[in-house]
Amino acid sequence: MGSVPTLSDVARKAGVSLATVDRVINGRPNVKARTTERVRAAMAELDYRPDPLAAGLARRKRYRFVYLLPVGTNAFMMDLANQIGGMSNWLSSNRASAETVFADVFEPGTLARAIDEIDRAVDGAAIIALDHPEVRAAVDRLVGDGVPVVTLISDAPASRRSRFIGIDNPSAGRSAGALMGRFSGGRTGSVAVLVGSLSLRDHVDRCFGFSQAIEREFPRLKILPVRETRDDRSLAQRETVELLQANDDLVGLYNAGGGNVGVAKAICAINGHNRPVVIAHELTPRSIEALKDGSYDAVLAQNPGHEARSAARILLASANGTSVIEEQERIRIDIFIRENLPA
Amino acid sequence: MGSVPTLSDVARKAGVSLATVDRVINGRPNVKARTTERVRAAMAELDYRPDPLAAGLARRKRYRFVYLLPVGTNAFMMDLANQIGGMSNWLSSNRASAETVFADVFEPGTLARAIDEIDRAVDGAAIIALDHPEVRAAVDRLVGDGVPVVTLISDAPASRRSRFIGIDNPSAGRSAGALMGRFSGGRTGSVAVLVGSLSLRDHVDRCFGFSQAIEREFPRLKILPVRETRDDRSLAQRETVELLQANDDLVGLYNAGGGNVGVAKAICAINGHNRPVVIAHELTPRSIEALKDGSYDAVLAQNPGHEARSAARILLASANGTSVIEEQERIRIDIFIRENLPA
DNA sequence: CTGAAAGCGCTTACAG
DNA sequence: CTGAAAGCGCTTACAG
Repeated sequence: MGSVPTLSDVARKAGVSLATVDRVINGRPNVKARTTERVRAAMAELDYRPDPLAAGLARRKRYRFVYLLPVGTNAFMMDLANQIGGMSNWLSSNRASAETVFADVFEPGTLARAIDEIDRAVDGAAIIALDHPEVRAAVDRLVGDGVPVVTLISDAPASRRSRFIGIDNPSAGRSAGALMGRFSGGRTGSVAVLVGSLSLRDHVDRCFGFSQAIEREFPRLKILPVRETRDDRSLAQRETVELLQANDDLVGLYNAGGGNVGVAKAICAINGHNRPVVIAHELTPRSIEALKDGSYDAVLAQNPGHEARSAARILLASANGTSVIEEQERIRIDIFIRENLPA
Repeated sequence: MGSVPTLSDVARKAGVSLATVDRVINGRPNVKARTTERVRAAMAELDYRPDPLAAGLARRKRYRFVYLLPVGTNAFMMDLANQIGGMSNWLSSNRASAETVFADVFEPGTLARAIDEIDRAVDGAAIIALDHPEVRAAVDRLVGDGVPVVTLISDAPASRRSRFIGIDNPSAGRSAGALMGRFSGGRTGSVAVLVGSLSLRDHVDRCFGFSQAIEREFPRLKILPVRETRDDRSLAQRETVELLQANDDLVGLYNAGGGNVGVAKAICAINGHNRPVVIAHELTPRSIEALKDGSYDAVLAQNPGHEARSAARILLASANGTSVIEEQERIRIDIFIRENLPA
């Protein structure tokens, strides 16, 4: 009738008990094939859909998830950690909770060890990974031990993680290249590229996309050899200053890594008229300020709140057998200029 | 110990029955002040948090929401309607459902009547509104009848709606202006602006922001008188063609309204080298194609899936007394160029 | 003003 | 291989 069919309706229609229907729905063993079929038929006929909220209540299980983040004071990662904290009410009203652990992500061995140390009793893990055999192996061990894993922001593509939650970095690099070309208004000269490390997949992918876009569409721009900053603000500042001094034809600077505090400081120090076009990554207090005061021209970003929540929704869905709205879990490459900064 | 306190724990600690605790939690009448206090104290001491899922189950109530959208074949609105459909599983697993009704939004009287016709038994309404006294009055009547209302995409600011879910249109216009200025690479000339209608707040707000940005930062660009397309593709095409013919110094075109099918067609028809910089709104099949083939340079967008879900979450929260993650409900102004188009 | 009891739609031992 | 019964954490009449 009007009202939604329940387990009891199915049981009655199939002429079996609640427990049996429960067994077939949840794929538990010990049901005769013919019985299974009768139940399936009844479910289909009634268009029965289990109520995940009631199931959660009855299961009296609470789900525990863990997020593995890099140590350090990186503004973006701190933002991410805050966003995870901000979900705690939502999680607990879904009988779940999240714990955050920190590890040195730059060193594969250390990261692998941190992954190995994750409590095998958790119901899911979101890991900021590294594309490295040791890390992949550690992820695979964790998955092998029955813990669903998603990678966050930085992927370990060949591993057994169920998903990667993050942006398409080559596309982000191409976007940076296209903006660089168009913002530099026809000028000819060189363009500098900074990364945290050339052994970080995401940074390298961004470089790759950037070069591709520049070479194909803006041959008037010449890309200088890439420099590494280790995402360190002082190092980033020093590199930027050197770059500015060594290249009087510098038209643009693309910071594909972290260290915006240092980069912005170096840019701010020079005369407004000679400033290169600067494009960087992630919305942080310093990069926002740089967009506002004109030292940065554009910032490419991924939304850490979205990523944190997406990981939680996906892990929760895999824990309690609910489903996910695919469209909602696609992480976009956000482009920010001064004018569309969030209020 | 470890486990989360429940209603029974509170009842036991306060020395009252479950029903009484329920009364104070949900603010129902008929509880002696002293009893209320005892219960409050017990809740505080145990750090009790009600379980909304269990409450939902016990309440045996299903929530009904209605979305009021404009009639017509507008690609963006169709996308929005699809996104609403795509939430049905999520809604039903939250004991809720959404129904979509269509009305002529361009005509205030008709829209007001459609609002008046909304079933007063629904638990919430999301309305694509219009900033007009008649519409405001109709929204206020609906709210007065006890139906929570959010406005979607287009606001009725002075009304009693609880929120507006959409973008900051003046900022979107400013963003368009900034991109227009930077993408036009120093050229001097005129810039055309198209809107659906000058009596639509969002379109006008975009124009306003656009003019502001151009006049302040790119005085080399002269803005032509705004033209109306009624968001109609043939009209939009005709206006674009005329604009191109009448202004041989045309540097850019900003379409702040709909009708991208017509605009893109007109742009495609002209020689690549003489093309103006074109910036438009919303990701639709045609605008995506135009970005890919180079006839459009940038598209500003709001994410209809995000907006549909945000409305649902907010209405659901107000219906069942749960809370919302504010950060998640902020609708961003997306900037798309060819390179960061979603896959 | 307060409480005992039934029930929401499931799952979980346990008995057979 | 199957079912009866208790229980998850709440709310809702109903009785007092």
